[in-house]
Amino acid sequence: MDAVTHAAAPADQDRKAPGRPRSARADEAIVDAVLDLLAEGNSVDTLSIEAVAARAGVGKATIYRRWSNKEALLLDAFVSLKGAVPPLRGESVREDLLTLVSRVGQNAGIRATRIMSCLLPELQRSKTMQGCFQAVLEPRRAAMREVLQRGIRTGELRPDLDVELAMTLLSGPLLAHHILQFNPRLEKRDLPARVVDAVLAGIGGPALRAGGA
Amino acid sequence: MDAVTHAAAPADQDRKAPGRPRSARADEAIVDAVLDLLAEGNSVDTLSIEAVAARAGVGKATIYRRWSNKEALLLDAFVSLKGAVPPLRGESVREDLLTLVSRVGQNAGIRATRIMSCLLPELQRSKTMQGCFQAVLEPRRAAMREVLQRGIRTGELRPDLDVELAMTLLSGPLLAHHILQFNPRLEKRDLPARVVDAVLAGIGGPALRAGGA
Amino acid sequence: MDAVTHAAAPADQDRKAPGRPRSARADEAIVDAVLDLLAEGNSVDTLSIEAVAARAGVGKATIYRRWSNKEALLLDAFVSLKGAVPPLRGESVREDLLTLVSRVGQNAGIRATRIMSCLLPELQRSKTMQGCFQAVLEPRRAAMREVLQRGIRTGELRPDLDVELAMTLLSGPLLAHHILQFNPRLEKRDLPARVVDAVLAGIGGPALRAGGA
Amino acid sequence: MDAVTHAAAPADQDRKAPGRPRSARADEAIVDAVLDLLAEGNSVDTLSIEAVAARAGVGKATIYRRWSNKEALLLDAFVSLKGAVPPLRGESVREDLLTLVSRVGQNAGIRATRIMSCLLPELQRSKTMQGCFQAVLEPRRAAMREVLQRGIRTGELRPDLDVELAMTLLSGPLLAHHILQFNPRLEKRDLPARVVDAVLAGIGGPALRAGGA
DNA sequence: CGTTAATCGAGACGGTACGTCCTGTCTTCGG
DNA sequence: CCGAAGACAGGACGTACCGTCTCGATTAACG
Repeated sequence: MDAVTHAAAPADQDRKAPGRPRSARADEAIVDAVLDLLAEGNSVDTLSIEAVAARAGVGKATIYRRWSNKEALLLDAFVSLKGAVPPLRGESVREDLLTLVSRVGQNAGIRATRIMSCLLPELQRSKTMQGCFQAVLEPRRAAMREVLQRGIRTGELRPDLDVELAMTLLSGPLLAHHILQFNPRLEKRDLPARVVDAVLAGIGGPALRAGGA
Repeated sequence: MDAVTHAAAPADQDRKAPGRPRSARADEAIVDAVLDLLAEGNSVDTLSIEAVAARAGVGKATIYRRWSNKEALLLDAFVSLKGAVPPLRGESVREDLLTLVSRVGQNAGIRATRIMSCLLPELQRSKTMQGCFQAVLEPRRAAMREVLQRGIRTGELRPDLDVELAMTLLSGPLLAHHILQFNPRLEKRDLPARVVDAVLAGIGGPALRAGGA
Repeated sequence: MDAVTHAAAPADQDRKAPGRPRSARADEAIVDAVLDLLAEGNSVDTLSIEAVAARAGVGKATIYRRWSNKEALLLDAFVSLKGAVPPLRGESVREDLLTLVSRVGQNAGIRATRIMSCLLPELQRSKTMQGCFQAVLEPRRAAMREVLQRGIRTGELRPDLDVELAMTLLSGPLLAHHILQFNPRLEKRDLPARVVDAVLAGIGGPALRAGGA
Repeated sequence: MDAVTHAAAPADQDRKAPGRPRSARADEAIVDAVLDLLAEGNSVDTLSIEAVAARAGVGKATIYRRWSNKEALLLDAFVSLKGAVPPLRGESVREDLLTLVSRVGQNAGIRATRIMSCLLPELQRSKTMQGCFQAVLEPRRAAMREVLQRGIRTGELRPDLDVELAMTLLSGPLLAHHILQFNPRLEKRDLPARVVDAVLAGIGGPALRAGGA
């Protein structure tokens, strides 16, 4: 899983690599050090590889042997925070969407948010970074897609629904809120539920609804 | 206006400062150099002050005399891209929302998007950065707030509408799309219009609508 | 003089270089730091540029701005130790030779010897290093050459003397002694005088001398 | 012989060591690799143990199992170049001295010279290095000492000769020439013979010789 | 019209971090 | 137990920027 972003995966085959195997403890210690340093308020360019190495009790070369640059390391640190897709009850579409959407932007608390926002500039430029990012998001997007399609079948959602658009409508506001801190006036209480309900019901009033959309 | 973020405003009073006045050409050249370098694919930490100085044909001290650090400079560059709030026809709420929302994430094309995403990491930590960011957004948020309240009065929008939530619902998906490149499968054609219409109408189907929300 | 080995001489012409001029204090501090560290027992590869920079209270870049590598720096440090050619009385050839030869290998004490021996490996490979080395030695070789030629004229030396060979005969043994520590059994008292006298008189005995050479 | 400098001689006793015996091929390959790399223009600190290991087709540990550091390895490489003391005819002192002295500084050609000059900096500081160096030189110094003493007895040399000084007078100039490249103007043809003859006869002229020395 | 003073370009300064390379040790495997 | 292979902690390399500083040269307004 992580190996995708590793500089050189140690063992793609069953073939045992010669020489001393890489230390699993070092892997952990490095990623932990990154997360600690970020949690302590470092930004992506305040965070130095040398500080990571020192904190992890590891030589710099041990880091560079695994990741080719700082971004790859941060990405893996980000990936390590992504928990599993939460299990869905499968009864109410609204309930399942809420389950999925409640985790947006707060999967592992502030850490994931911070690391994610650190990586955003890279997303604009690096195709590989985008690929990794999508690989992380895809499982939970697939889950949401399935819920939405189920909703169309059960009549809980409009039959002409654009599924991909709906996913963006549901996740986008919460991402903007958490990562971009888009609107400081927005009441934070029950935000996921309020977003889901509003997107389901629409914000249009009687005058508009009469005419349809 | 810019002077807020300047290291030392040259003339707070009417009193004319003695000595040679600062060159306006340098100001321009520096900001232009920043924008050029970002447009050429630099990220926020690939972009070095020395490169900016070289590109602008300016000494480093001339930059530091105006901005105290790289972030302040980037922020001003960002601010310089923000155009005026677009004029609204004031007839249809849907039309005005579309006018406002069409510019989200693409105000001055790719440049604003790139610079904005570069600044996001700082937004997580710096209060002053957040303040500046909000100062830039506030005018167009005020405009949108006004449109939404008008919509409530005219019956085009629900009378119980949470205005701040609605703003996030309208802008968030487009921000997520442009800045986070959230969903690559999403059809890009007419996206602002489709977002506005879907948010207005809601995605809930007959089964759900019967029950209300 | 030093400028020969400098990476980029700051002012070859009368034209004043633009920008802040290089600090003469840094020049001194760096060379002094090198000499101190060598005197404290460092060898050429124990001596790190970083240690030199730290000792001199100077950034590494300030060193690399002046010298392109460690050897060039060591060479300049060596050059800085070479004092002036000692003044000669001009009466007795033996006396003048002794004056010249007494300084061989101990010009500025142990420091010059140590630095010189550090540079020897480079002498084997670098033509520029050889050039600099010769440039340092040449003045005192010229002086010795003159003394030897005067000796031939006055009859103090053999009329058929090979001057260059004689210089090597006089200096070589002392160099070998000081730099190569060639013969630990050799009595060190009055060594320069004993060398000069033995070279003047020859070591051949009556049996050999009869036959000439 | 070499074992003196080895990190751990595998079998000082008659006791046969258990396990796989060390490979003699590895010993050779390592020393050869050192000599090759030096011959290719490496200096003592350009030459890395890793390069030696790669060239020799050997693991680094195999080197460190035999030599404790780079200097010990270089010293052994140097020792391996030292041929036997050449046989002496024993008739003419001049002839025997010439035989001994002709090899000075050119025993195995350029390689010994280069390695020797690489080791000189270490000679200044390491007592063990000095010991090893002397151990290599001693046999040929003993031979020369014997020749000189024979010369005193036969009257070919002065009866009051300082033997140790004479050895330095004979070897020093050639060492200085070969290792220090002391005097580029010196005619190289027949240099050993010219040195021996000049040292035997002395460079003093009639005026000086009259007074004696 | 010369003085004054802050500006300009240029670039050196003390530092920090980069990413690479090497040292000497270690840990795995196969012979 | 030796062998190669190669990972390990550590540390120096030479480069690139940081933000500050010092130059000589402009460029106004003030006196």
